[in-house]
Amino acid sequence: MATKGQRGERRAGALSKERIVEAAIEILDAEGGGALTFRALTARLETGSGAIYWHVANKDELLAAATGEIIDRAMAEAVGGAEPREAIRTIALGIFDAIDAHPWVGAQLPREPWQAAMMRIFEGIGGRLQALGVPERARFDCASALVNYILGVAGQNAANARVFAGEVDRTAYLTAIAERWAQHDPAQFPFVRQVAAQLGEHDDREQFLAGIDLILAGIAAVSRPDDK
Amino acid sequence: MATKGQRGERRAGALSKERIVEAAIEILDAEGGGALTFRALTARLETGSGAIYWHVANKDELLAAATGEIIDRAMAEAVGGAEPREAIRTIALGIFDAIDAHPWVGAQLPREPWQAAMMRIFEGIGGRLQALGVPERARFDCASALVNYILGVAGQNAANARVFAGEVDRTAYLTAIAERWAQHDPAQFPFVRQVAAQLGEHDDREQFLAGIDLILAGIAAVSRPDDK
DNA sequence: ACCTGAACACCGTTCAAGT
DNA sequence: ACCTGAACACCGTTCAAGT
Repeated sequence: MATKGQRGERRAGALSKERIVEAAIEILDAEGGGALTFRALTARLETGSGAIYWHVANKDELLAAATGEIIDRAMAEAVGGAEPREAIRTIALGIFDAIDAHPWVGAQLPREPWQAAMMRIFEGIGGRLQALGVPERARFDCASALVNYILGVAGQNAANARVFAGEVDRTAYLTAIAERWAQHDPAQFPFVRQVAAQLGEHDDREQFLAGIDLILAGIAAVSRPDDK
Repeated sequence: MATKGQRGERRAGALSKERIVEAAIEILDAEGGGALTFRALTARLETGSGAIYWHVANKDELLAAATGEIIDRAMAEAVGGAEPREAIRTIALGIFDAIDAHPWVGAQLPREPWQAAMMRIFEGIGGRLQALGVPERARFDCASALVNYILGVAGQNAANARVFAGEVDRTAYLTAIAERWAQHDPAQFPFVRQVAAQLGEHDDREQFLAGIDLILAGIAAVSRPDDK
């Protein structure tokens, strides 16, 4: 939440890691992943680069902190003591939406194997698998499958945002994708061409959730004790 | 000098996109993702930077071409007219092994949504789903789930290679991971701590395949007509 | 057509110096 | 302790000039 004590005074406030991370998130959100430089940061915070390095070790740590902040918020909203299967879907959707709102997170998340952000997701999902009744031996594999799937979608979404940075319109975006797909040789890419026709009625979020459900169905099939 | 007509002469041969890509792959393999610079390339190829720009538009295109080359090789080895389920596993494993051998590909692949490399994987998997008997409506979602999972693992493996660049030993590598996991607060991360104990008997490749099988099981459950 | 390599604009990071 | 900002080493890319 907000800083304790005096609030509101932003300009005169002392520099802190939180203020730096907050400024970094603002820059990343407004201008995209490539726009975060120490020069842009010093301009926005009205300091020198050395001041930032006093609070933050380097750019990687700054990026990790910014990513952690976004994921933390998303996970906090997805707490709900709901039924475990639904809880997993909620967590996954929360992360999807967070990355949709902050595409640069999608590029950063896969780069943080054991950073706090990744572990929070892993923990959140793994805990629900336990509640779901997945046998202990299979839990690691199942959590890993779900997390890796989420990370893959995250990376793709970030790449899409990078490529189609201009298009704000959703249909224009889908049209652009369909055009790219149509560019491929039909003889060599029959499936791609065939699927391109379905792009009109396609919804990224729904497809993401369909993938989660697919994996959950697989988990259910595998962890059913009467199975084989 | 007098090697004009000779085909196989490599050193004296003229510059070409293929030779540049080949040199880029050698640098990336030998020194990692961060080591590919135009200066390193010019040194290895004994030219000026302008010569490289004559054959290649920019660094992104070079990286995409290098990634495409590795994926093409992996896909070519995974052709086999086997049973579709087995073919999908073979393709997935082929990509896993390619990324294991060239970790920088794992970082690059998620950045190429509609580049040739990505589409080849998507096509290869989608085609087998058709052969598997997955109904047309579900095929897009199923292919997307498998591909996104593969991309997620790719990104994680690349990140691991970056973080543990020093450790060659497999047990040292696993020990290092277990240490990272143990650093987290046990009260806040019970699942992570619990799973850390399983890390000793853990095999990345097997876990990757377990995830593929999980998704395939989900696909089977969803596309069974008598279901529901 | 193809290649050379100096030059440009920009970057992350450091550090002596200030308060 | 915290901040300043010039300086350093390095980067991708361009381009006038060569062959």
